[in-house]
Amino acid sequence: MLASHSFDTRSHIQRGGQDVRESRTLEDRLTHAAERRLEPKEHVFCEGDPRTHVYRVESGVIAIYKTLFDGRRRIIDFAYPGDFIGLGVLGEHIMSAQATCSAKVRCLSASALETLAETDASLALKLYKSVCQDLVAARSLLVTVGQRSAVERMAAFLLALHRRNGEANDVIKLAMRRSDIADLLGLTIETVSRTLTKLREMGVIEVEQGGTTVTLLDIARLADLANE
Amino acid sequence: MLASHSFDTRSHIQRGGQDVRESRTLEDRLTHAAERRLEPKEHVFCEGDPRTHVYRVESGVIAIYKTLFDGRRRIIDFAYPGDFIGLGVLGEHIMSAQATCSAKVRCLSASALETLAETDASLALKLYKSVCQDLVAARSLLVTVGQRSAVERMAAFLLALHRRNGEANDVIKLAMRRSDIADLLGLTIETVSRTLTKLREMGVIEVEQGGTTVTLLDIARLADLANE
DNA sequence: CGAATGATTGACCCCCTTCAAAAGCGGTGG
DNA sequence: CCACCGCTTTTGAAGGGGGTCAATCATTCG
Repeated sequence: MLASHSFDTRSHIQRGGQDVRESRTLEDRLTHAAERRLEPKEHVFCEGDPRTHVYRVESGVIAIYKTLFDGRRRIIDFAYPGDFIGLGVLGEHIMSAQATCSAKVRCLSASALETLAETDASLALKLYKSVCQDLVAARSLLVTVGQRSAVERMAAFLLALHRRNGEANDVIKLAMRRSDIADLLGLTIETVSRTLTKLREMGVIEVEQGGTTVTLLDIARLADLANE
Repeated sequence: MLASHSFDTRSHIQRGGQDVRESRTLEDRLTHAAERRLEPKEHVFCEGDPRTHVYRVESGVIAIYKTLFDGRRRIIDFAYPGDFIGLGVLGEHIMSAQATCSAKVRCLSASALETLAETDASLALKLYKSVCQDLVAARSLLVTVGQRSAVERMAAFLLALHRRNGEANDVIKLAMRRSDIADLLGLTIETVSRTLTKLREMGVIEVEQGGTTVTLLDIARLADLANE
């Protein structure tokens, strides 16, 4: 996964005593929380918006990004079902969140969650660990886009998606456009396209269905190309 | 700042009741913690090492980095005095930490800290917020190194250092080598050097003392060049 | 002083960007 | 049904920014 790690609410519930009551509260909030449907390119929130809510992705993919002054868009992360977005310490969002395809999120009051965390060490630790996962993802992406070639970046990206899929399925459904991948990897649309073509010609992947589905044919070779 | 945000231990102590006792415990641990001196290029810990300790930087600069298979080094962050390093959820360090210059750190048992956090919501929240700051820094660096030119990266880097200095002082002491800056920004030593020269020729900065001290002459212009 | 390490500068080249055009793909309406 | 349109992807050609290699200079230290 490239994005926020989900809270493991189930294992929490399995424990005893006070713990259960508090995690139920979180779980209740989630199941009763308002669900919001998003069209492709619709925003969950924008940078500068007051950080009133935290969201859990239910379906689809949400791109977390920042806009530069010259209009370029820098995608920081993709959030997948189960991931939380909008966590932070500031009163305003410093990133925008936008659906790359049809998606659903559940909305949770940020202040309520944080008030709860002030007395519930267990919840606070969950928040801590969730953000730690985000940090790992962000740093891992930093490694990927730092000083690496287009092939290395693309290979690393595909492998990250594969790992996210549980590594069971070698068929990857890209729920995003080339421009989203380009803005994540710090490349242009054209280079993304060319690199996919190159990987295809090398026999490492197969691209189908109008470029939205990628099949990994040689994962070992891909890992080698990713150089990590 | 580019690195881990320090815990605000003082404001913690000012509060009442149980809170104080627990924060004293943290503060006590810090003041009584073993101090370790580091030579330039000496490691605090390496990727793969068991994560036995968390460290607070007392003086100097610590580079947090990851090594790629081909030997290239990707610096993820610089940690400055007051910053904590080694926080995380895994049993092993996934990054290395290396002094860029003479430095001092205080060592704190990771397990003790985390045991404390399990019952102390206030401490857990501090951990959460500290990592949130790290996340902001990592994402901000991602924005910087994503698809931006050498001048933009260098300008953004200098401005980040300036912000860290409290913006009062326009003279920046680079406590690191060109190679460290290069590995942070995803550039080569030569490009870092050339870019500094270019900025100097543009009259935006002045470089002194064998390239270790940089004076910002035109911050507005620099911010313009950073494009953020 | 000489050796070692780091910084600067130059020349050349390659990979990626930029600009441009064509081709798929999907939807809508005559 | 197919023509038409918008959006996305693919592919091509040309140019530039930064990497690579290499030489020179600066600083520190034995």
